[in-house]
Order: sequence, then structure tokens, then C-alpha cells
Amino acid sequence: MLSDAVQDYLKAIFKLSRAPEAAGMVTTSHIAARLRVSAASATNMIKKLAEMRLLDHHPYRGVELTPAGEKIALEIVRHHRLLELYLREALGYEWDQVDAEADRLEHVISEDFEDRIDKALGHPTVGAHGEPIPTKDGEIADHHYQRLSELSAGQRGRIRQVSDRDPELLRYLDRSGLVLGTEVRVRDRAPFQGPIRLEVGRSGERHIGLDVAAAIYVDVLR
Amino acid sequence: MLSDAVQDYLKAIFKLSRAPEAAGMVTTSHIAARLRVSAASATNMIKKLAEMRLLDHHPYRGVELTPAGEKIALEIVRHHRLLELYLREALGYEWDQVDAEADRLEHVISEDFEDRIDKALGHPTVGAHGEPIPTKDGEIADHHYQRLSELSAGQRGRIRQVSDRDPELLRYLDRSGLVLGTEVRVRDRAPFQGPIRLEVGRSGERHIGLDVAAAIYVDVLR
DNA sequence: CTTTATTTTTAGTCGAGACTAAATCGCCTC
DNA sequence: GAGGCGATTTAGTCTCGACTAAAAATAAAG
Repeated sequence: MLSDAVQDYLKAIFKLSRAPEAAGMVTTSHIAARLRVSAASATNMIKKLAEMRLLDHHPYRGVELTPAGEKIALEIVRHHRLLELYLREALGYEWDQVDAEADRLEHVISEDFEDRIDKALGHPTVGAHGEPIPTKDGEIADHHYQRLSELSAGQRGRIRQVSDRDPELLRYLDRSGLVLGTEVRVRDRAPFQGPIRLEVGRSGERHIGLDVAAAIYVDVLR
Repeated sequence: MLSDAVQDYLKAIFKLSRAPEAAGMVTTSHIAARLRVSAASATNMIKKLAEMRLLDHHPYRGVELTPAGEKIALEIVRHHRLLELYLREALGYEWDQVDAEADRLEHVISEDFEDRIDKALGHPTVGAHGEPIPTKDGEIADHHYQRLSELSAGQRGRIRQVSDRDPELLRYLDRSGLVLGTEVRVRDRAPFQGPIRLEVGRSGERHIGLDVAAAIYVDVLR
């Protein structure tokens, strides 16, 4: 049985490696930052994981999951996303509360539990924030959405995913009507990394910062 | 935050202290056996818990939870029993599977999660095997059922609780129709600790061993 | 009352996984 | 190519909670 710590590292590395800015390679300090752990601790664990053949370590360069490591990461991500969805659907959790609870539950649920909530949810393919849910045998859909921050004035899009990193941000998006499925249009973009003026649904107008816009992923419409 | 290990010890000590054979005092070796740990490990943890004022340690004599320790034990027991019930009611688990899953979940769920499943279950007062569920503020009902093994020939009783210690036993009871709510009558008892001949409901007759009968708790009927 | 058997406790180790401080590497600038 | 700086790794500690082996206390038997 893999420890919680090992699972957390694999999951973090997987997620970081999928972020567009990291081209496959994930650095020690990114991992350390994500897990709120010292860089030295991260190095230790990386060496251990390399020993276990769950990742390849290129010292001073970065780290890359092996297929075996990725498989495990995907299992954990699957647990996490099914749990998030279940907490929301079955127990009425709010968007911004599910992540923390799922972080703790994901390590302890059995395969049986996983199967039962999967079934109760009707075998969903995307999670509470629009993220794809890996299948039981480690396939994950590769949506190529665009960040809202990359759209230029006049372009329209439908919100398909939002970052789940920050509960505060999730609450803000919720309040602003920026939820999954909503259609948005970029009115204009202020210069010098300024805010984006946005038409939300058919009702309102919002000014949102670029950081926020970068956390929103859309299908571009034409 | 209390570690899983601390929680496990407190729960084990609480349960052992409630077993009728132990008169309040619980021995090191009982704890060690229950947790499948060496006696030395148990002693270590006992000293730590005494340090934390969660129990009183009378060296070479035994151990007794303080009110503070009992409070914590009751919280864990509450988590456990609510989880068992929820797994059964909401996710369709079998009787004999719930204990193991709940053992892992009980340490990681939040107060919020507890409240939500409590509500979803309609604020139940007894668990999946008939055990009383402690209230949120640490009260626990004190049912004084009798063991079926203590009934004499001719006496009748209604099954109110069964021991949750052994999944195999639970499956056997289930197959034999010895489930919560069932009425039973002792036909006769074979001599020399022999089996009990039992009328189960209005349908069948069963011969069960004394160990099994001791794991079944009944309200005596007249 | 003494010996023996059983429990319990002490003493000392070990592995996980965190930490800090110090050394080393890689890269950028001159 | 030499310095300098940030990122990374090494070295050495610490805490937790398990373990074994040995010592001590209690209980049972003669």
C-alpha cells in the first residue's frame, strides 16, 4: 500500500505536468510549493519515488512520471473528482468546500466505494469544476479548452472548466455567474494587463482581472 | 489535531471498557490484542495518552479514560456508526462490509460531513448493528440488552443488537435470518456448553453455538 | 515463603517523512 | 572564462509510532 504522502506527491506532479506552462518537466520547487513542503523534503521524496520507478529524476533538471507513476496518479485523481461530485450531488456541498474534503477522503476509500459512487452519479465524465475524470483503467480525456484570458475582444466562449485551486476564487466566480455552461463574450480588454470587460450570459457585464480570466477555460464559439 | 493512532487507541479502550467482562479497567494486553500491536507499543501509547490527560494509567493495573478521553472516543464512535449506516442506506453496502470502510473513513471526515450524513439519515439513534449512536455532545444511550446465550429454555426475545467484531459472523447471522428486529425463542439448550436450539421468527429452527449466541443481544419478551 | 509463569514496562532500534543549514549545480552576466 | 544568484541536493535532526529483547512487577503454585 502506498502512503498518503506518496499519493500526494504523485498527484501533485501529475497536475503540475499537465499545466500548459510546464512542458512535461516538473521542478522540485514547484512540487515543494504545491505541497507546502520544503524543497529538501521534496528532493527526498523524489529520490524515493525514483527508486520505486514511479518517476524519472533528472537531477537539477526536473522530474517526469513513468507510466506506472501516472497510472497511480490517475487513480487518485479519479477518486478525487468522483468524490467532489458526489459531495456536491449527494450531500449538498458548495463548490468551494468539496476540494478540501475530497483531499482527505481520496486516500482512504476502497475500490468498492469508488465504484458505488461512480454508479450513483451515473458514470460521469467530468468533475464538479469541469475537469475530465480519468476512467478506471487510466484513460483521461484531453480537452483543449482555451483560457478566457487568451480571448481577444469580440470573441465568445462557453465556460467548460474552472480552476479548483482556490476556494475563495470559486466563491467569487459563483457569485459572478461565471459557472460551467455559461456563455461569455469579451467586450474589450484594458491595456497593460488590465481587466477584461465581459458580457456574462444575456444578463450582466463584469470586469474581471487577468488572473481570474486565466482560471476560466472556455470552448470558443463563433 | 489528534493522529489516527491516538484516535484508534481511544476508541479501542472505550469499546473494551464497555464490554461487560471488563469492569471499567482495561489492560494493556487487551488493547494490544484489539489493535494487533505489541504490548510494548501499547504501553508507549498509553503513557503518551496519560501525558495528554486523556486517560489515567495505573501501571501494571490497567487504564481508564478521563472524561476528556471519553469525549473524543465518543466522537469517533459517532463518526463510525453514522458512516456504517450511511454506507448501507445510501450506497447499498452489505452488513459485513461497512465496518472496514468506516474504520478508514472515520478519521478523515469533517464535522460538516458528519452533520450532512446525520441529516441524510434522519438523525438516527442506533447504528447498522443496533449499537447506540452517541449524540454530538457525547451522550450515549445505555441499552441493557441480554445476550441470547444467557436465556434459558422457553424464553423469548427480540434481536436488538449484534456484535460487529467479525464480518464472517455477520454474514452467517444474515444467512440464518438472525437480523435486527427478529423474534426468537429458545427451544432448549444442549448440556456442557452445547448448542442452543432456536425458533427464529415464525419460520425456522436453528441450532447455534454458544459463542454465536453470545454475540446476539435481545430484549427479553414475555 | 519461595519459585515459576505471565503481564507489563523499560531500553534501544527502525522507517517515514518532515525540517534547517550547508554544499553544489546551472545559468546569466560581464 | 569568472562571478554571482537562485534552484537543487546533501547532511544531519526530529517526531511519531511501530518493533524486539530484556528487566521488573504481579499472580499462581508449591
